[in-house]
Amino acid sequence: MTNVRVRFAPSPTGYLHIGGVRTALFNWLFARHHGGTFVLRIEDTDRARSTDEAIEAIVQGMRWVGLDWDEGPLRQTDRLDLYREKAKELLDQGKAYWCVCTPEELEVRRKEAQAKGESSKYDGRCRDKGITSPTGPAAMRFKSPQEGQTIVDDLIKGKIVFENTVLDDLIILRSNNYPTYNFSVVIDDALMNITHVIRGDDHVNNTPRQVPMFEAMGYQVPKFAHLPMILGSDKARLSKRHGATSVLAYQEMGYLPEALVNYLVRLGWSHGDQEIFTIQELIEKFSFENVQSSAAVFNHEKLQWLNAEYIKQGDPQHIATLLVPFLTQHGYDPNGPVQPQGGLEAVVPHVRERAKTLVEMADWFMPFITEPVTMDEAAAIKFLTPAIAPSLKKFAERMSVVDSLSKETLDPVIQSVLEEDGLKMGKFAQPLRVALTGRTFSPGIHEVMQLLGKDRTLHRINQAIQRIPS
RNA sequence: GUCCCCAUCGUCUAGCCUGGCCUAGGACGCCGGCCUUUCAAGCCGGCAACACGGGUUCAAAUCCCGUUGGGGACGCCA
Repeated sequence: MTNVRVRFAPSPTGYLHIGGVRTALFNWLFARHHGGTFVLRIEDTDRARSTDEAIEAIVQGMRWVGLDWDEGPLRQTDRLDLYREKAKELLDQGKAYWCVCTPEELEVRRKEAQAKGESSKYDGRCRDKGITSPTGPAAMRFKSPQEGQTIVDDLIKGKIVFENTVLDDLIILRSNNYPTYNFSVVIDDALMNITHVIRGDDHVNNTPRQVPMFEAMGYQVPKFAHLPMILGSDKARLSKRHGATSVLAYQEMGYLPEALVNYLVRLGWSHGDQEIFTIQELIEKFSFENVQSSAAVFNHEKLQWLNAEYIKQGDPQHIATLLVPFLTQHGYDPNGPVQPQGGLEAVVPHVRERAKTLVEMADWFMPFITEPVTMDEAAAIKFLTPAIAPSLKKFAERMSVVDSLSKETLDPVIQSVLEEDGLKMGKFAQPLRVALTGRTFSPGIHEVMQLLGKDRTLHRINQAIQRIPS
């Protein structure tokens, strides 16, 4: 396939949601796979609901997940003259007409038709009025074919046949002189030479309305691929009540963009039994042949599992960088004096398999990035007892003279204390852990001491001993 | 209501086009065990699905028809 050109065309009426990202992702993958062009187009012809903030949120979301575009962002409101000109051409050619029915009248007729169980489509009463220059408010409608069939050969769903009798004379120009979606989308897809329209399932019914417009204006009709919907756990279309649907919310919840992308691509696409893909693999393997035609339920547990996998396998330095914003929320100062030995990336390998998100990981970092340690009182009462105090003290004294905190040098010290005091590792490790981290759970005790460094280790043990009632 | 789409474990899916290799495979989650200085991770094992009814065929998860169920669209929104 040569000169593949695709586009992602969101309307800026809110944040970029999960479904939108998946649509963008499939477009992007298809473009990259074929060495084609990916266009970002902002469909903002509804000036009442479109906002600049939403455009910014879309751009930010796209950047976060790493979907870069080759052209755009193009705004339809920058091209209004073009749509008006094309509408005029259709009018002049007798392929469109002025309609003076008011929105209120149309609303009433729709309701009546529905009540009678009839189709609620426009009855075409202005079609043959031949209005050339309306004096009051008027909208322009496209004359849809009323005979025959419109056949869409969808790349995912196969052949879909629509009887043209169900087609409506769509409004293409509103009475405020702004084009409607179904018109501007056709003009843009045609003039931007879009070869493949890849969009959500919810647009299948728009396709037979758009195809005749391409034909009426003599444009080549692009190929279509309609992606299955993403559903919530109750099988209803994914929406806010199912939890977070904004991409940026996933960033805040501590997900890695590559994990989200991997999860989203597997929602409707597969390559045998493989679950984890690099971006390069996705670009190589992506094809509509393997796209599911049925809807998929969004599953947070699996996303979380994938995120954990990416955290476990990722480059520690990369993860440490992504983690910084989460740590600063807890008072961490990247340039401050309280740092783990070896830097943040030294901690990552020891906490990564304990955290499913960066939010969780930040919590595991707490003992290493705060001073003094935050003590869990219940843990202190249970483990920092008068009985264990002498052993902790003995351990502190002996480890204060070792010259490294490696497992090899620390082990004999611990063993000597255990043997002399008749303790098992389990009885000694927990009090030590609580003394060092303020918690009953942490990475391995050796690692904790290494990350803390000798001075902080000794200080914390001594602080713990001091708070033990004698 | 009208039109369109869809239908394999709870969920994501492989298999379906090109019927036999399917006593239906993998993954998430769940349950049990192992490992163990905590918490995890890891390893091993288990539970769990072809929506239903008719055809076609020697043979159907796979092909055809119907039923049921689910989803989407019916705006001077996109």
